[in-house]
Amino acid sequence: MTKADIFEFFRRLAELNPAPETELEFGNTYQLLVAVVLSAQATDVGVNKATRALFHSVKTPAQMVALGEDGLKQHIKTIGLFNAKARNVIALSEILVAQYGGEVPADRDALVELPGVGRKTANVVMNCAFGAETFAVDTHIFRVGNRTGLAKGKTPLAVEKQLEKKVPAPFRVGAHHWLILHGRYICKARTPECWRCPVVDLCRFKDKVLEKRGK
DNA sequence: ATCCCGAGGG
DNA sequence: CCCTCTGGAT
Repeated sequence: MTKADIFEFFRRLAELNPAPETELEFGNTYQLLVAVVLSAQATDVGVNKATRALFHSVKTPAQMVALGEDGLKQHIKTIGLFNAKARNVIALSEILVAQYGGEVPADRDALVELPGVGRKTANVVMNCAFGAETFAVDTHIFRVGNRTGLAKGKTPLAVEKQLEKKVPAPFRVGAHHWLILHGRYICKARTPECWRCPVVDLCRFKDKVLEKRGK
């Protein structure tokens, strides 16, 4: 995509959704962090279903530690990978209590040190909680970036670096959400709905995708 | 490279 | 059935 196409790409997505937010439900930054950890390889809908009751009683890392690993498992049993996630959430909560006064650090390097938190999760928290210009390259953004030609790369990190270079300044904070929503609802993995895509004319894989659907 | 692991959709 | 869903740790 040309520089002008990229600007137009985000201009349109921004116009359709002026104030994009994560679809994960949370009441504070700590709950956001937990929700994002739970969302790995899971849908937001599924995570929200589990956290609704959990976050009613657990609002701080100290309360999570008090709940305990087995107690947490009862809440998140319906989410994939729940054993590893329960262990990580308890462990990271213990660290927040012991080392950060129960607060979530506004620092990516510190976040990545927490168990269960990788670069992608840290980037989501930095963006959603602290308004940082970070790009959390998940399955959606990786696919949309490569498919459209906006940000091509063989690894999520490579795509992230491309986005940092190519996303125009006015869209850097919102780009993460716009790309996620676009990937989730229109540029879907299996059946991209190009016929109702607002940026189809800017996409280099349009013909390929439409042809594939015809088969 | 492989394992963790459940719900919903096509 | 098989694929996908805002991955991370080993």
